[in-house]
Amino acid sequence: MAENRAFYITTPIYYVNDVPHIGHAYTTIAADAMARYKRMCGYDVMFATGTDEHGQKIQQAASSRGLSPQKLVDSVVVNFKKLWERLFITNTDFIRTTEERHIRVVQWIFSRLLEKGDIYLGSYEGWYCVPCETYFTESQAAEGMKCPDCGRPLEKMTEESYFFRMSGYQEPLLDYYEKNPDAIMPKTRYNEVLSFIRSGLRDQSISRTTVKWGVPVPGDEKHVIYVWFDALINYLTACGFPGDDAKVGKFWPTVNHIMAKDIIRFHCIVWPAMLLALGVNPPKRVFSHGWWTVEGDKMSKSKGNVVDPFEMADLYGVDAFRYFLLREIPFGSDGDFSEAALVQRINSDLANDLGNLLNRTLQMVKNFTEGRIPEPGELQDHDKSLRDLAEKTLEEYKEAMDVYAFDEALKSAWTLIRRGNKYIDETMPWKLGREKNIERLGTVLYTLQEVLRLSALLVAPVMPETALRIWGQLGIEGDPSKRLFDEYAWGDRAPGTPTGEKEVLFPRIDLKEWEAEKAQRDARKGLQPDPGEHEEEITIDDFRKIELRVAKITSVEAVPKADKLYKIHLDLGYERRTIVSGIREAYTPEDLEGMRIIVICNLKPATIRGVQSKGMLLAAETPDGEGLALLTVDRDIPLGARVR
RNA sequence: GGCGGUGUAGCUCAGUUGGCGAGAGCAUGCGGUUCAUACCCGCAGUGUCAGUGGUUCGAUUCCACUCACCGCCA
Repeated sequence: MAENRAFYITTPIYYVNDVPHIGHAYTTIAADAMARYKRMCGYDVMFATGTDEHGQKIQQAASSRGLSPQKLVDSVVVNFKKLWERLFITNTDFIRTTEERHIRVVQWIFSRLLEKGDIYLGSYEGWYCVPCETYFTESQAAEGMKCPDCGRPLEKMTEESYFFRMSGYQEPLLDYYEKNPDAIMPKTRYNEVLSFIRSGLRDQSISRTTVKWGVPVPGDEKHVIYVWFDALINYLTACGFPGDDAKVGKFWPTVNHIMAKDIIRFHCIVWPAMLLALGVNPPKRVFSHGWWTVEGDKMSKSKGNVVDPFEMADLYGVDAFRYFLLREIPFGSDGDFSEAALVQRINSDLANDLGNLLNRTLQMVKNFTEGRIPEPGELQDHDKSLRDLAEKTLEEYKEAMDVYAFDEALKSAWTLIRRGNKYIDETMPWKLGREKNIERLGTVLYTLQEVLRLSALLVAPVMPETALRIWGQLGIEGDPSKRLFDEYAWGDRAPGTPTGEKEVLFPRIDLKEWEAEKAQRDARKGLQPDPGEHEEEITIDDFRKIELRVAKITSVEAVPKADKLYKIHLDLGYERRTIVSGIREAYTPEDLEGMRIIVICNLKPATIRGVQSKGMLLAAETPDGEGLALLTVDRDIPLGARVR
């Protein structure tokens, strides 16, 4: 049986009610790296991405800006297209759900399933928030059946709706997944999906009468097809379904859907059930990757910590950004995006290891062999072991890439690159050059050149521009991204060819300068610079040792001969005591008297200016010491109440 | 509550079907080298392999329980 050398990969179509952020970039970069890898393995690759442009949120966003929905989506979609261009994304299609070709397919499928009885008209009953125009489930609702968004009471509503008979596909789906345990990756997501299916599937409401912006139900135009039903179908639309049987036959059986873990249910249950209903085979593979936090925090618009991929590309370069995302964490796990970690990777992996290997090799070719690829002599053990490692690396790399283990693939490439650096130290070509040991020198430099030639290929799916630059500097014609891994054979490089122009691949980033530059950038964004002074982590038990209580200031007097100090008398309810505190510049005695503050009661007493201070009050202070504010309690509570 | 997962060096993590003195990268310390982007190479480390009990000649790896954290349950 001839192997199907086709490969179809998709990203979700992104909802345009959002500017593109690192999450979109991650999914698309991963899909792109895979698409490029498969091309280099000889596959005919179809790679589709696009935008999801229907639905209520778009309708609302448009009306709030006084635009038609179409105008709005036309303007927003540009952001995505530009980003993909910027990030070297090689998608072969970009599909928009508002396109005629898509609407036609959605309606065709709807009619088809309606005829077949897999779609029926029923009524949807649920808890509805009228102002938000949204249904919520009982578990989503806030306490007292209130809207989780706006807090207003939900109403039980009944609405006519078309339903997809998903309940009928519970067994077929289970059967499919049991026979294809690799259809959902990683494994943990597979487990979740199966347990969900086993718990029972309900029919899905797939139309709305309250929404206008969407694909009309054919023959019943007061209904609009629910945005998810519409959106999922894009994968078939892009594949030429129905009608283009050749394309569907070639590509559909190979489809790989890539997405973040929050939408697996649609991709692993609703979508495959729709396909089964249509008589089309479910996706060959759904791979759900994790989420990125940013500097340890969940990314959110309100926190203002959303990472802008354009900015990262401008600051650090597209290839470095792509490399970081795919190298830093296993595809499928969550990870943390921090610029410091990115800089670390750039300096150690890209500049020191890869860039420097290329640089020192080319410099020696220039110094010792007149800038031409030398003739290799007989291989010695060192050379052979490096050649063997190169061949092994290619195999390991492919095994990892085949299962989306981008991080593993890159790790194995770097094992080779590091070994290359070590090889230089072992063979000491500069010494060979001085000794005029031309044959040995030729072998060594040729071997290094071969390692770099292969490294460029390995790196090409993830860092296409870098791969091209490496080849250019080595003096090799063409683009590694357009080559096949199978074509690579050790020793194929013709001796005598001149190397290209030498330039630093990845400049090292000076950490001091970078920190200063980052602080400035953060300041411009309205974020304050990190104040520093961070203490080492403590346990809750450490904290419990600190006895904090509420106290009332009964009277205040200045400490003689001390400009900053007050002697403060406190009432803790169960005890009265005196403390000395340096807050005189910020508060008058009148401000303080009667105030309820927070005091550390079990601090070892100290004598300050002859006054014994039993405890310490708590105040917030700016780094420069200019601003000061006392901690207090926001409502009445008995004196002596413990703070924890 | 039900199901699933994770807990290994300062940090991020690898550890096939149980077995030679438990690993990698980064960070740290010391030494070497100079072709190179103050780079590279070598050496040194530290780990109660979450805890308890069990199976076994022997468990980080299998089983049970406990603790902590995480995910899914329209």
